[in-house]
Amino acid sequence: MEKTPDIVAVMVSVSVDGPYSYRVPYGMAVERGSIVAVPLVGRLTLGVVWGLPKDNYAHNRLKDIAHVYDTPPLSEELLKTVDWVSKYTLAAPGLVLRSVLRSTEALEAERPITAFRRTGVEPGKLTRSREKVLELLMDGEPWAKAAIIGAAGVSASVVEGLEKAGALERLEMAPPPIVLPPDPDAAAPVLNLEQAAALQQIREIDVREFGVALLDGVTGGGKTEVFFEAVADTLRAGRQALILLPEIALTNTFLTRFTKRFGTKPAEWHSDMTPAQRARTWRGVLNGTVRVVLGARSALFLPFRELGLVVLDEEHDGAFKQYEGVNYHARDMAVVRAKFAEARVILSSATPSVESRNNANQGRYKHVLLTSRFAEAVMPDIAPIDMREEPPEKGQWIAPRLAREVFATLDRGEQALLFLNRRGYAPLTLCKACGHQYQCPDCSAWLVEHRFRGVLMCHHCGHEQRVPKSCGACGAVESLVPIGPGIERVAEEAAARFPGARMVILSSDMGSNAQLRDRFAEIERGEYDLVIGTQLVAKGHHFEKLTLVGVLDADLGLDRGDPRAAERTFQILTQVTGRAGRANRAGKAFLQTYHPSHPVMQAMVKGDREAFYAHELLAREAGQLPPYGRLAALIVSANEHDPAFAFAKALLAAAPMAEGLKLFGPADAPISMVRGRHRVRLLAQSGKDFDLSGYVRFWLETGPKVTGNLRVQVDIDPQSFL
DNA sequence: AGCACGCCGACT
DNA sequence: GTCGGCGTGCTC
Repeated sequence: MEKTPDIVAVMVSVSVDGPYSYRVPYGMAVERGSIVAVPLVGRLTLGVVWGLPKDNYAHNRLKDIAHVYDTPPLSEELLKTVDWVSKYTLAAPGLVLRSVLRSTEALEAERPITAFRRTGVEPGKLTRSREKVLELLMDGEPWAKAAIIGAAGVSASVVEGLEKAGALERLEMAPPPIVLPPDPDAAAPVLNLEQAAALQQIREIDVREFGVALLDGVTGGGKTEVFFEAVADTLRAGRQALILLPEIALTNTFLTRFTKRFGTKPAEWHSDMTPAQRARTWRGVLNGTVRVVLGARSALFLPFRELGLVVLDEEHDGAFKQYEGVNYHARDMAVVRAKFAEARVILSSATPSVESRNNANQGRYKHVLLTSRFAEAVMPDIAPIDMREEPPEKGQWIAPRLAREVFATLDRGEQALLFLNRRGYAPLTLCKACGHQYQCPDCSAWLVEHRFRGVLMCHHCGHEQRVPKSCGACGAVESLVPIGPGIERVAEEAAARFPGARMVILSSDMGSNAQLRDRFAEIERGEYDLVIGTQLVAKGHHFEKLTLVGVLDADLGLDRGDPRAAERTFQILTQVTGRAGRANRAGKAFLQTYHPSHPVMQAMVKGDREAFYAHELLAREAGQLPPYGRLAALIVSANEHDPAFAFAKALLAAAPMAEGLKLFGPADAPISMVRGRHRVRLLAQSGKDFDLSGYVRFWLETGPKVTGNLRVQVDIDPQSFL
């Protein structure tokens, strides 16, 4: 597109199959990547100029582009990523584009801010407050109104009074950038030998080329310092960097570390930013004033124009997979985008995904190992507790040996953590008179009692009801009994067994993010002796005094017919036991398990992660599971079970034959009803070099058409079978 | 994603 | 008669 053509293809940000053609009005200049507003069924829709039209839509039905926004065009690399993601995930390209055009406010011109400057005129009356303001503005430079108020410690009316008196003049100023440019040389890092070697290996990938490094090293091994240097290299090369973290790990601690290293805060991108912050970051990324973004998975679609590095910290984390709208895995899509952008990727983890480990083993990714612990911290000593041989007493969940260890730890004035990955008081409530089990009305799941809040709640749709006084089925009074433990119940037991211990409970439903951050800070300061928590506590926190970790149900998560169950269990157990003994205090961890001989438990106890990966890769190979094969799930849902099941059967019958392709199902999903919709699954499995996305697209195009309230969702590379 | 169109039941 | 429920299909 050298010269603006008369007709262009525009990808509109709605769920359509491909770009639509629009006329370019006389005098308007657009190019591939230009962001435009176009009329679509009577209203304006955002879109992006995609190129020349491929089809030949009737000329007399074409409409004019209404408006071109005054921004640089989106980069070629981003447009290609949108096409690729759409093709791979089977989401409409317009829908993928929607995740790029996330901040519509960003396209409007930025509102100027009000500033004031001294005129030289003396005000009639000179109060103490007025003096302070005039002193501040001595040099005659304009100051932002908010800055004057902040720095002089006066109210807005003082400033306005001075304006009325003629001592200050009002002007409009461009708002300051959302963040200052980070300085790659702000604070030179002190890397230990091993970190320096790791950095050297990463630097073997040219800063202007595509390449992936798997930065694989124990918790506390100093991976962050290493990838910060790669960020610095990227900045020095004049390119932008993106650091992706699981939403939960976007902590103040991480921001502070960044600020220390680069002399200024990074731009952030996550769910609890205001629309205004979002707009400014988005615009800054596009016009190049923002050089580094620290964000959650959706930041992958920010409009970088000079992307040179993507870091995924905790790359194994399930939070990188998106399930709503476009079904993508940020790790895989990051590699795709980096490839188009000729950028580097660093995947960082203490427990890499089996896929990434395999890519490293095969030489596709550079395997960068950081094995020893930073600051001479020691790996925890991990022991199993066989629950068949040393069971807790009836109605208790903490085995006697673990309880003794907790006592000993508390006696030494150190902290202990009891970990159970299950929120609430009890996962099941039933009536001992009639056997009625409390179920969610809209999901086929038990209601979980949350005793602190006095409710039964569904963890799948958020349904809540008061804990009833009498059984809803038979009317018996005080007949309801909790079955099984959640962390609230463990806390109750701990309070009774360890009286005097200062105790805190941590799970995602225990308050706002800010409140949770406060709890973490209190734990770090040693204000608690005993921490009881869900996986929330396993992620990215340093507790100096913590020397004992007890995992109450190490088997939780192992027993699903799910290809990644072992991997996820290994990762969470490694993370949580890694909380013990991080500063130079030896740590101990205990795993309460009914399967001490399971390969995951064996690998944990022996501290032999290589054994785990070797075993898991063999198992995956035997089952033709990823990374040795590909999977795609089709989830058929409907308001009633039978139509969903019947449609899934019809779909299966219509599946084209293909070499090496296996189909499974239909089967009711493990949680067969969610939010009132019945779900039936089909699974397609293929060899690793088969175009499974293309196959599924063809299958759905040629298969029976969905009607009524039926829906078919496609999940390429499903992460779990729920 | 919206939004109009059209076909069914319910009611001033 | 017509109001409005929502399933269906289209948008350059």
